[in-house]
Amino acid sequence: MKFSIGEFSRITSLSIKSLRLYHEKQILIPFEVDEFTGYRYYDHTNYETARSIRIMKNLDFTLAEIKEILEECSDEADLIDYLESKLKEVEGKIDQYQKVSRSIEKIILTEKESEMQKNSEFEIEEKNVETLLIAGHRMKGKYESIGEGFKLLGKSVGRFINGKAMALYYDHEYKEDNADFEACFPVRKGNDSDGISVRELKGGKCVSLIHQGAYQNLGDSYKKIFEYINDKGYKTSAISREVYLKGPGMIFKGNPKNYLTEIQFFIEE
Amino acid sequence: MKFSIGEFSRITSLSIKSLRLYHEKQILIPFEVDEFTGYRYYDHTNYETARSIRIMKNLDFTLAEIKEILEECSDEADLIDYLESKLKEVEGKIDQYQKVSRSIEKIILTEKESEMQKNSEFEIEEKNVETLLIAGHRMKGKYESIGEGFKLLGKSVGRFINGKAMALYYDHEYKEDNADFEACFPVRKGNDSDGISVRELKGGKCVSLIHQGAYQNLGDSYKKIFEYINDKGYKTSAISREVYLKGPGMIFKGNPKNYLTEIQFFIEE
DNA sequence: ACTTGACTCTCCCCCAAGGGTATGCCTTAT
DNA sequence: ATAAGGCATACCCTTGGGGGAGAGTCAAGT
Repeated sequence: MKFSIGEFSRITSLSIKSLRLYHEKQILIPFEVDEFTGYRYYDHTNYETARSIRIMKNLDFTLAEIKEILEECSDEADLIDYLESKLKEVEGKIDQYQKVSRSIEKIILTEKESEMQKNSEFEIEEKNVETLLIAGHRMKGKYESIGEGFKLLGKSVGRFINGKAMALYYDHEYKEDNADFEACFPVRKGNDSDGISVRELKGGKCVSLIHQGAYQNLGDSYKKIFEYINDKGYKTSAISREVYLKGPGMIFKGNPKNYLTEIQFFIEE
Repeated sequence: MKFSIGEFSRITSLSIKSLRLYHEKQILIPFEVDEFTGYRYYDHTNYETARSIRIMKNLDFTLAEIKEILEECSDEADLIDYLESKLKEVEGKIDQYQKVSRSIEKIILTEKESEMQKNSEFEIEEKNVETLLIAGHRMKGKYESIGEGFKLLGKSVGRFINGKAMALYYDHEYKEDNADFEACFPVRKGNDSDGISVRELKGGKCVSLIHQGAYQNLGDSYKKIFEYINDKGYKTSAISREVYLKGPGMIFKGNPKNYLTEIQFFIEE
């Protein structure tokens, strides 16, 4: 009983192209090759081998591995080492893809949260902010260098981040070069470490305004909020906050016109 | 501030080869290319793009996808659809690899169980067999066609299999062509269905012999066990069993010399 | 015996994302 | 001036085949 390549292809569900490739790679050698025409003919022992190949391909073995296995192993007992190392390999891939999956989920979640905020109207409001557990890195220097603070925090407590990045401003007036501020992330847990303080940040009643647009125009929103506070005759705490609801994204910087930054001044009663 | 390709490669952690490829594919176009020497020079906007590319590569996007995204999206909000479909893709891969992983684990487990049996000496012994829940397919015809019975059972209750394949023989003498037998698998659970009976199979005391070798030599072992039974003057139940401890494997047929088949005759007291 | 249509052969190009190497030009430091 | 090292293009290689060209073969019908 011998089969032409087309018949054998139908029987084994391996494509003709694959069969020719396996022949070329000496993985599955037809029982007979016509000397003159080059036609390949397969028999039942080829069928057994083809079956093994198909199963091993489903187990994610490469052709090189399959070839080696077919040459070295006649029994499944001989195969165990190969199976075990392949298992580790496959588990490694699963791990890796799970990491990717989690990263993507995180980005989607972050973005969807920002979308929500977009629909609110940007008016000054008075609201209550809850007490938060934060990890902070206090810095002196230029405001713009706050990015390094966030990078440091990300490395140290990245896995526990539980909210939007914030800045705390300790100066009462605007300082160009020697500002005193702290980069913060809300966290689920964490410990103090090199330059990083983990602690509770008291909440309370505050005056809040969401600023839409580039950071360099924050001044306009500050002006508005100061006027409001003076109008109402409020006294505010020394420490103000900026919450970066939407800034440059993980992947794109995005359009600064869409950046959203919430300014919070806490009312002392 | 412009960088040569080597400097830019160090800054972005993208290989020079990759940078040239991205240029060729119009994904990352150097800010300036020397007209005469062909030297590529990169600037800070190239840096931003390179950063985005690096991140998206880590998220398992292909270069073609990255190109499209860079052309279509300026903001992460535009990106969500891409992220979601990529997430599905990645989850699909995880699923697939988990199936592979489970298959490999199963094969390893099966094989290791067989290994255990190998060390026992193959002598006739009397032992107790527990009552088993089995799924069986009763057949008439040639013994060799039992494979089809196992195939049928595998399709129907494969997920619940809980032990080695068995055959029950209902004939009291050897029949060549019109044997009456049943292919069985121990199962955890299952329901009767087309041609398949799920039921308890009573255990009890039996005379057991493990036969090592090809199936066509089973006769020798049967002879041995019959002599033993006669010697002892036992009466045995009409139904005998064969338990296929180790037969052709999942991947290889293996060497029939290593096949292990347990013959069981139940003693009526 | 001849034709026809279905098979099969080999050979070459293609995919993704670069790696490796060869050969030749460019820049820069000594 | 010269040598070292950086950069350029061009070609081949990887995995596991898919697609197709052009030519030869097989089996069945006429």
